[in-house]
Amino acid sequence: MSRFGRSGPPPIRDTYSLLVLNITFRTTADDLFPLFDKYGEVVDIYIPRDRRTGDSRGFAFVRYKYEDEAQKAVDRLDGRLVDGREMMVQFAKYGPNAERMYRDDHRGRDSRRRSRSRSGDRYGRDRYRERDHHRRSRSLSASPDDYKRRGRDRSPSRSRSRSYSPDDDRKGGRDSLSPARRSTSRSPRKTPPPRKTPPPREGSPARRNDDRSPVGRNDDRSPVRRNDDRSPGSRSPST
DNA sequence: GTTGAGCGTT
Repeated sequence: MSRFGRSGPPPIRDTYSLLVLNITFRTTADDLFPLFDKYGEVVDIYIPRDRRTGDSRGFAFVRYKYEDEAQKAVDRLDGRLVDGREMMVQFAKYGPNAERMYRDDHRGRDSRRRSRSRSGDRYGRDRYRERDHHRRSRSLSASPDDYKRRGRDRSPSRSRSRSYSPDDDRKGGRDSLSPARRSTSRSPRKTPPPRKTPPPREGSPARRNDDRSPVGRNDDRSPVRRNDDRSPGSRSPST
């Protein structure tokens, strides 16, 4: 997988993790390796992937051996066009281990200032301030589906337990007929669906007991509506 | 087939 070559993450002695964001979903560690390796010694590169789909999340972690090299890579690779997309390189913050905290300037390699009139602010990450968008659409869209599917295959015993719940029961029953019915009334207009052939419950070959829902009957009942009609005209003053 | 802010182990 994203492993660099060994069957596991290398020991974190003094390696610094860089977070690469804004990379294409098809970019792999192998693609970033030659890019980052050119600026310093890359210890390992890891790209978190989705366990359901297996696709990369769009960001990768590049582990450098020295901070100065990592910093250099950040300045050089940050904003670099990769696969047609600009990848943002920055030091990892929430790493599994705060290895970054161990950064010591006395190493000697830090001779060069990290500031170096870098044009970091030039791009500015604020341009993405509109992050209000969905965080992980794929994650959310796949979650419910997975759970639902498994729930069915789960075990009949569990289903029964849920059936007892009035809420679940009603939902499940309606869910089955929901899509079908909605299709008919999918008309752009607000016209109510014309009742074709009233379903004779007695002649129904299949058991449609579920159809008999108190809600449906309630729908027919519109006490409010009647009240309204009789308000304006029917109102006949006795005196 | 899609997506686009963020933070990591198969």
